[in-house]
Amino acid sequence: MTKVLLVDDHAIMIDGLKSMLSTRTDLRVSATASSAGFALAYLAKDHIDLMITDYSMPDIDGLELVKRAKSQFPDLKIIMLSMHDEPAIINAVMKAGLDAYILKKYALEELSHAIDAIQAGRQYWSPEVTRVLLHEEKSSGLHANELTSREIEILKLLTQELNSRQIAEKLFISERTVETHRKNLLRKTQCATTIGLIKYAYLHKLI
Amino acid sequence: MTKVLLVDDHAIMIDGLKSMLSTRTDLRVSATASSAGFALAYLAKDHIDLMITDYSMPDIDGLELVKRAKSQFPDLKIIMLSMHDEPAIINAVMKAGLDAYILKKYALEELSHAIDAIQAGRQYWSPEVTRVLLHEEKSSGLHANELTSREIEILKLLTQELNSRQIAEKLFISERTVETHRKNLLRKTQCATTIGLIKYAYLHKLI
DNA sequence: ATGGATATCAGTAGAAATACGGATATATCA
DNA sequence: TGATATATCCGTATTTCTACTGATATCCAT
Repeated sequence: MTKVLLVDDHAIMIDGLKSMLSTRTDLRVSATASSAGFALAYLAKDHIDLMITDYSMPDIDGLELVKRAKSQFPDLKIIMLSMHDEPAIINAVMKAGLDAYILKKYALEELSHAIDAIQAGRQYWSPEVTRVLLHEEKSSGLHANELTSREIEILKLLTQELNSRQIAEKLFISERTVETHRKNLLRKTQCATTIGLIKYAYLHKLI
Repeated sequence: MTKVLLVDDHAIMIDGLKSMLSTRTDLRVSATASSAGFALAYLAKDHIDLMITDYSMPDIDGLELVKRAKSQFPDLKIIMLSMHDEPAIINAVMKAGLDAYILKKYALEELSHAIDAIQAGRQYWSPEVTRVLLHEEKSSGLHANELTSREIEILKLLTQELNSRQIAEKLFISERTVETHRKNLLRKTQCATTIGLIKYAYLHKLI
């Protein structure tokens, strides 16, 4: 029996997921959490096999949640539901060790397939997601250099009006390192100033 | 019997809403639509009393949908579910004649109350929404002063990644003047850095 | 006509960002 | 193994932005 933790700050989504999963006899929803923090707390006190989580969360975002959860519980399987079809986001969470990424608009059709795949020890990538990623690789002739997950992390903190010193403190790294990341962000996105980075973040739905 | 149209591009949300509304005997879900366009098309061919719609849509956003729907069908009641708690957005849809605005995270608790209110001929504003709006009105005492057209002009040039010197050259004014305008922009929008100004510009659709 | 907002300009100082130049360690991949 | 990418760090210099202090002139409304 697969023990499942549902994570979403919208109770109605939790409800929808619950009723959807109730048709399966091979798993049981052990708990639900309305934030990434609550999810991590629950994982620490009870064994969970599969976490199904939203990307957008009130406290920390899905990328950070996957990173923390996977580092603490390497055997935990994670399925992410998200409304973002941006390659930058999908790439970042993929690299963080996510097992399945499903666009919310296809959740109803694909979630069960994803669970089947994961229970069989495989990853699941929805057609739409792979299409997006393939398309990205094609069009990546222009901006061949994808942003790394660390760079995306820095960029997100920048959009929160933090300066380099504050970001350095937050991430426990040197201010110099933050400056290097910023320099590389400017180079990769071909932006002249931080302002351009913020626009890039909006364009790629990192905000 | 209230005839309801559900609009959301995420099938699982539609599912959740349906199962939630199934407990009520005073209404019936007549149809569902996965985009604003489909919703408007359906409204034209069948009488609907109440539309429950998401704000974020693939084609046009919730604001535009409310405007069009209300202008074509003035008697139609509309409840909006949204993840955005931005005063600018809430204010805009309110002015467009929306009957209820509910944050998705509280949809489960509040949707039924909203329906009750609307069937009783009233509007429904959730506590969270009114809190946001009140806060906005309070803080709008501070920046009761809208941005001047000159300031907006400067802000737009800022979003184009121009620095103060370049803006000064472009407008044939002193760099000092540009800096004064920037200072006033920061003060009026209560932003700490230029990054905040860019976000302000996005929020207020100056970009 | 006095106060307030607007738009213009200035000096000085310091904080922050950017531009250069590097470096090291690790991991992945051909 | 060698090349590449990533993530980390450092010094120096310059540019840009922000903070603080002013100023003048116009316009508008009470």
